[in-house]
Amino acid sequence: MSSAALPSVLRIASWNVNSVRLRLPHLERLIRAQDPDVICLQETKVIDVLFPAGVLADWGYPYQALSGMKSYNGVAILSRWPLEDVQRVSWCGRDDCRHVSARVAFAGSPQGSVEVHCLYVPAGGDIPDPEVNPKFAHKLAFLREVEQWFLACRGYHDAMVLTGDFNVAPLPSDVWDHKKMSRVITHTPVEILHLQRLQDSVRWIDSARTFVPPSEPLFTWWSYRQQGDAWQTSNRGRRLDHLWITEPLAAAQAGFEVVRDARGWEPPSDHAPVVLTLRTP
DNA sequence: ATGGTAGATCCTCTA
Repeated sequence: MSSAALPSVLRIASWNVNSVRLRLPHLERLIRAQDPDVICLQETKVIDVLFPAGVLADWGYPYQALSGMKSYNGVAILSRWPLEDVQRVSWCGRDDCRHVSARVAFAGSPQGSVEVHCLYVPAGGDIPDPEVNPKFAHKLAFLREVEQWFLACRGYHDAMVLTGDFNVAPLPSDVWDHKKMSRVITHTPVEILHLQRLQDSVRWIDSARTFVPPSEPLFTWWSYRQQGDAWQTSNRGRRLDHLWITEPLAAAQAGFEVVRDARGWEPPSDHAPVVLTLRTP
């Protein structure tokens, strides 16, 4: 492929849909509103043979990298452009469908393509002590393994995107109440440290925070456990969904958005999509 | 201090 044929703009969306089959009309709405080139999904909750592949191909996404299982987890990358080197990765010795990656062409990358990683980090249960809560121990081990993999197998010169539901809100402004949330899983110091180590592995750039200052509250998730539109009025949110890039793509960052409206699309996912625009400098 | 809701599914688990 000559460089003239490569796409000069790449819009990448990520969304924890909490059941892709239930959220199909929402996906159509997101596509109409945002026109992404690549869509990363988490919590698809469906085996690959039952994934709504035909409908999404009809809507413009014939290239699909799927890693799904029954009832739980499940990730997918959908693309307008061909996907190469699709990898389904397992962590902590579990085939639990939390990571899929693929390469997509992009003129703004020094390598002519971007390696996109779609990740769903374990939530970690309720008790923030790995000694008594195996789910939290699993979450920390998972973050550690992903960190070690990027350290060993990739470098900061590789043009990459790491996006998905990381289930960690790292900054004080990523939660509605930093002090209260510091004892609540998603915002405990030990998780934040593990996420920071993963971020350091290949010097990931937190793209959202290059557009929204770290001092400003920014959320992508609001609990279901509130009545009606209380999620909106009380705004007790967290930033659990992230879109990270490596340095070779830094100059291509052209825009970022949390599609907050989508949290109100009935029946909603508890997560809102995030969208990054990369434009060839 | 507690429980609040949602989704898939085997009637409980995970979030």
